[in-house]
Amino acid sequence: MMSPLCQPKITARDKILAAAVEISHENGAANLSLDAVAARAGVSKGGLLYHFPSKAALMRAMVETFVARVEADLEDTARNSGNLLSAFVSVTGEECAKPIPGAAGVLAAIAEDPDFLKPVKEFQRRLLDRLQAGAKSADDVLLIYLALEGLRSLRLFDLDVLSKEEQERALKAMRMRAKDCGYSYK
Amino acid sequence: MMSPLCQPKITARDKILAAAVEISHENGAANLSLDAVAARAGVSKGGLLYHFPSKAALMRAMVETFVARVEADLEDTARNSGNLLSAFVSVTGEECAKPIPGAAGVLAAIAEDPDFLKPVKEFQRRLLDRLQAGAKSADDVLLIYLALEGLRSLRLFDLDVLSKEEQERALKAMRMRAKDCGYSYK
DNA sequence: GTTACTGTACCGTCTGGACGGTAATGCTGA
DNA sequence: TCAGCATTACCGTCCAGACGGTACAGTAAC
Repeated sequence: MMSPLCQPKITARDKILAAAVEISHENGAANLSLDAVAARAGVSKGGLLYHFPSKAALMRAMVETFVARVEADLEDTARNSGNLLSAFVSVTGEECAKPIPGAAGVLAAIAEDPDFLKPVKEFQRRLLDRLQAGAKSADDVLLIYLALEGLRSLRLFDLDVLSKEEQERALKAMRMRAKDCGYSYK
Repeated sequence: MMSPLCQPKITARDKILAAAVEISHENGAANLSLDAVAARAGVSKGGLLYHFPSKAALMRAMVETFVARVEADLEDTARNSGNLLSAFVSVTGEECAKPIPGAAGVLAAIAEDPDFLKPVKEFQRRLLDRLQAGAKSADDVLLIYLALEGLRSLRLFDLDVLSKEEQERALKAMRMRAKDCGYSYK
């Protein structure tokens, strides 16, 4: 119930969330059942329903966890680099280099009920407003934002259309434009 | 079995496909059941299974129909404009102005089994190769391709993050760059 | 005593799909 | 020409199993 050194502390809740994401990614969002999640997480079904009283609650938690993680990453990087747009490029680039943890869960949530995407939409809009507020060229912001969204969606669907080199080249081009766009954080 | 004037001829198969897309869009991909599709299409379940012998077959058909339609639109426009990249911008722009017909079905197919995306991936790769083959700036092609992918994914998820004006501005910027990129069709 | 589970048993509903019909049309040979 | 058979395009029912969710008794740590 408590790790000796109070640091990582992987709770059952975390394991359940992770298992749900894995199953969704491997077997497709439609085949995400509570039984399967519980088994994968090494938890009884009762235990799962203790943490998430319904499937909808599990979905909601997956989306929220995902958004929170992305937001935290972005904020961290932006604080360091002083340029929100550049930070967005970096964070998305890193995320898309390897399979996105949690993204498959978002897909499952959408499949269950499109409304679960609301937190994502709000986060995106908030972000875009902040990006536009401090940028020189509105066109460049939009283009970079959309291109990153495209990159993310390719990863989300495991659509490895771009080669590593192409992806790197695209990111490099975005990084350059982002710098020129001269946005300063906060 | 035969329409008096041999023209449009909306077959039961078409109605089923359309119904499946509608249900997926309205109720979420996970709630797409054969019963619901049959009812919506005004067809019995037996009739549905006559045309699509399994749910997987229905999903596959949805994806293939979608890809074929997009590809045909693109080819048509490209032949007229003489610029494949510009045509891609136009076609995607028009598609994203209103809800994409058929896109929700693709989402349902992914949910059922991620492998159904293969035809999409192949189409995308083919397209990207052709775009790059004739373009002046590889960077611009990649950026525009990704931005369009982003636009499409926003629509796919009904994530109307961008206002109409922003979307129009983004498309305008892409159209300009596409022209400058000077690609000639074929 | 509370928290955080385990384990089992159960329930009603939904789902994919198999199956046995059937009506209309097309085709063929006498 | 027309009987008769084949094919096409469906209909409607049935079923085994999976699913989400409930209920509840027990337990081990804090």
